[in-house]
Amino acid sequence: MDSLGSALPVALSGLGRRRQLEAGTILFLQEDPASYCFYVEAGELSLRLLSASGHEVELTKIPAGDWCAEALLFAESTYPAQAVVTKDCRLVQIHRDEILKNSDSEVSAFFLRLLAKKCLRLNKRIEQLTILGARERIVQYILSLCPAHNGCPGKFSHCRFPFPKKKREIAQELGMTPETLSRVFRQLEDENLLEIEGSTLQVVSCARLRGAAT
Amino acid sequence: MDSLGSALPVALSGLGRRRQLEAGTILFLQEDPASYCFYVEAGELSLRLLSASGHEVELTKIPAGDWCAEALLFAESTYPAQAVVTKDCRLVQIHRDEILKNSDSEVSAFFLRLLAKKCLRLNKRIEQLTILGARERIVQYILSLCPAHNGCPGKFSHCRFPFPKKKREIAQELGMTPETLSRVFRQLEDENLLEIEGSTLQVVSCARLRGAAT
DNA sequence: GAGTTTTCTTGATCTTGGTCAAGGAAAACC
DNA sequence: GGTTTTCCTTGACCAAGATCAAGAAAACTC
Repeated sequence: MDSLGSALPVALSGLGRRRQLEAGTILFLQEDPASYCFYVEAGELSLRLLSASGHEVELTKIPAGDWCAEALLFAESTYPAQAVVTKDCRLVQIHRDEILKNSDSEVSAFFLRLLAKKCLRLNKRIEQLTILGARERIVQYILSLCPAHNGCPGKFSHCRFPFPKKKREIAQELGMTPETLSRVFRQLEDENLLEIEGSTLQVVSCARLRGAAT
Repeated sequence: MDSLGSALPVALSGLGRRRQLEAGTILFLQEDPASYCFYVEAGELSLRLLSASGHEVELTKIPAGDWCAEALLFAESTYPAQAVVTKDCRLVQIHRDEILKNSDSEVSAFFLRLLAKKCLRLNKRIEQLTILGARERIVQYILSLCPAHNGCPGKFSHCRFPFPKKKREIAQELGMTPETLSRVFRQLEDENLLEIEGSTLQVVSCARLRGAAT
């Protein structure tokens, strides 16, 4: 993935309070007043939406190097989702006012870039959810994983690499159930596009796989 | 709907070129280089995604008073979707560089707020697409339409108003087919929550309707 | 106002993906 | 090594919506 965060602006470097949180902790709840914004130095957060019917959907993961709730600095709102620590975290917790008070043109430019990228990412996600089916999402995901980055250009026609995480987690990230993921993998294997052996994946041909989006 | 745009910052007021476009015109295509950003003075745009399989999905409408492609000012990218004029438009077309050159702290603050709000809106949309079913989306939509704004507070228990657009368009806005919309309307009528007569809608009880989200 | 066109409704059917339940495989733990 | 737990796979079934096709109802035209 593209790294979202450019270097921290100097004006912000001293601010906030460091916190260490272990996996499973809930950082904030949906609808809590949004007083803080967070920078994830290490670990990982997950933003999750709770539906009325008790369901829980992952809006997005926040990996190390990324920000959380930064949009709320500039728009009055409560947290629109709940944040759960999915991997032990070291993060910097900064109060809204502290950032706004210390905001210079460098800080503005920094957040403008950050927010703009977030918008594009969100757009991408909407795109995935609306026009792509499960199969297409999975294919895109595999291609994005391929070591010869972004889809094996040139002479690489065989790519072999291990899954970066548990299949269950991949399924969640792609917004589907593990069962569906499993079935599509099987389907892609049957079509001779992939070979899966335990946690190792072999793409037979990236070009053919790319063409196999429904 | 909440108006997205606060007043234009003075530094921007003189910039750009006014254009008049009629409904049906394509403002830019998906993947075009994103050199311009637009302010919609009057009319309406629709941002649409084209899928590989030829489908076209509405990402969002851009009503009068809103901006289009403003996130791309601060992130290098091509247009991620195509923009189609859905109602005759008067818009201001401003070149990227022109804005960036004239950017002062007021302009930054303006766009920070704009982008932050856009992020929240996109989040909302993802929420709708993932955890809300067709029925729930429709109910939300009707409630948002109710004249005694945002859901008939206080003593209003009966609301009667005309549909603001064709049902076909409403369906598209809500990301479903007209058939599905029609069926859900029928269902809500059968449950005595709505009465629909031609293009006039009567909410029997906003409170009950609110509670009727699956 | 009769005819034409567009929009809306409705039914029948299909596709997609989720849910539930049961096995199997692999890893972790004594 | 054997047991337990976790993870993955598979099958049978279900539900939500989309699609297709055909009427019904409005809206425009002349």
